[in-house]
Amino acid sequence: MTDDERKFLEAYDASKFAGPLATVDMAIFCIRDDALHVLLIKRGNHPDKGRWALPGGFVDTRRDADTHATALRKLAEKTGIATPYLEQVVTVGSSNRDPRGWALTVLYFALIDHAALNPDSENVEDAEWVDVHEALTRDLAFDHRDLLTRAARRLADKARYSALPLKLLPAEFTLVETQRVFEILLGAPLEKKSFRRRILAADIVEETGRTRPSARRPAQLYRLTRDIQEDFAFPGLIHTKPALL
Amino acid sequence: MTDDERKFLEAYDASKFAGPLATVDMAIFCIRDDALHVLLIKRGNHPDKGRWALPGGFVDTRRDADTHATALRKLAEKTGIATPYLEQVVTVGSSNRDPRGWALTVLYFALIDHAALNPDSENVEDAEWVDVHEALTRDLAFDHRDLLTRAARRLADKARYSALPLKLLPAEFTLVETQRVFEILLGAPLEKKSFRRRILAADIVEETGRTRPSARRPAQLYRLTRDIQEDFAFPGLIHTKPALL
DNA sequence: TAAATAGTGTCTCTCAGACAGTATGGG
DNA sequence: CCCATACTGTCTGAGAGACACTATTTA
Repeated sequence: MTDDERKFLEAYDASKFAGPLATVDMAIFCIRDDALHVLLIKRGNHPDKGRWALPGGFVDTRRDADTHATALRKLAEKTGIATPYLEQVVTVGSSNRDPRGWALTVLYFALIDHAALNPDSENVEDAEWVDVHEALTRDLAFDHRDLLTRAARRLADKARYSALPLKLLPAEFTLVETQRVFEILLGAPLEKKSFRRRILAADIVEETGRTRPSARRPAQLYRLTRDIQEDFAFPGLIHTKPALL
Repeated sequence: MTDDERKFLEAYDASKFAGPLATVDMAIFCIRDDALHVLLIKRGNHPDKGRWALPGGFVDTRRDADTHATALRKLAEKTGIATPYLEQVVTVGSSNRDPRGWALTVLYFALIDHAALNPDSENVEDAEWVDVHEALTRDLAFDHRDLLTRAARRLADKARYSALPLKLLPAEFTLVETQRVFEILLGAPLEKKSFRRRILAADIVEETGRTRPSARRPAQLYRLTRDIQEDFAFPGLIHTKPALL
């Protein structure tokens, strides 16, 4: 850094510029009662007080090293879960989406295993797990209906060409359960043989050799062969029409 | 809106909260000399004065209705092009990417037809079209090397499963040119017959019945059957392994 | 009619879809 | 031994890859 640049930075006062409000919002998804659910929070403050909203809040430039940290902080506050799958969906910033002023929000979605939740957190009055289809019929705060639509569509798209939905399952899962998660996200039944052929060929799951107690023939339990992180490159688990070569 | 809420908003002063700096950066791509190029700007101001950077700037909450408008404004300033293909890539915000403070940038990429550029704009000293591979070897300002990597990867990914690269071509184009664009983006040769079968089956291009003058057999010219916008759902133009069903 | 590029015919092999069939547990 | 659910065998049809072949232009 040159002296010239050092002088410039000393004289620079970022607070002189009226930038937008910066927030992070989250669509936290889990599978529950054979359907995709999302966590909604009842707003306790103005604006839109009393309406249901996606969890979120302002970026805290003192506490959060980056937006990912903001998202993890919010997620831990609401669910107690520290290491979910977290993926940035989109950023929406405009002058009219928040009455407080020009507001910019970075939207994330998180995938969690419903069983990993603390059961105590179920009976909180201002938080509710809601079926995504029902949530989209509610009069959500701000533009959260749009945000939820985008997050849900992203997840459904990824079910088409990646193995990401595995992150909605517990550490050990059966292939029948896995297929069901994909069917829920895709909204269509899948062919059992094809599904199994592909997920096994993809080499992303392995048998544990264990089963869960069952009244019928118990299904083999599987686990991931490696962890799934954002930008992982698993082959998809459903057949998509080949691309335009 | 309730009286209660109105009172809250009147008392609200957004400038009291020290939010992050909010900027928009752009990777503007075109095909040139048989390679993917990106527009770089030499920074005239601190910080990182004199280093090459992606075009971009602060969100102007008075002029820009939303971040898309900021991106279009920047694009028009640098290229004079008003209606490119524009797509949001990612948002990066952290405390250490800009010495002026906690800075959040929304990254877009734009695809333009090189021939649509005003030739005058070629000889500007502080702007340069650079081969993307070369650009990534330069010591770019801030974290723009990371940003450019992400934008270029997104474009390459989309070449795999969408018809988006057609937006790098002029209004009329040949199938051989189209195939070449895909090959540049994918970094691998494609099978001519398969490519043609797929692009024609996709029903996204149609013959114009015209040709360009040529020293050899002239190629048929095609045009898009409909415009490509963000979130369009064209089938891809290359063969991808089917997803995990 | 030669050269060069545009564009096609057609074989093969892979694999998704379909679905009937077998396996394995508890009652 | 019956039932329900887990899991497999196998046929078929679609279509991607490969590549040799034909077509069309100028010189």
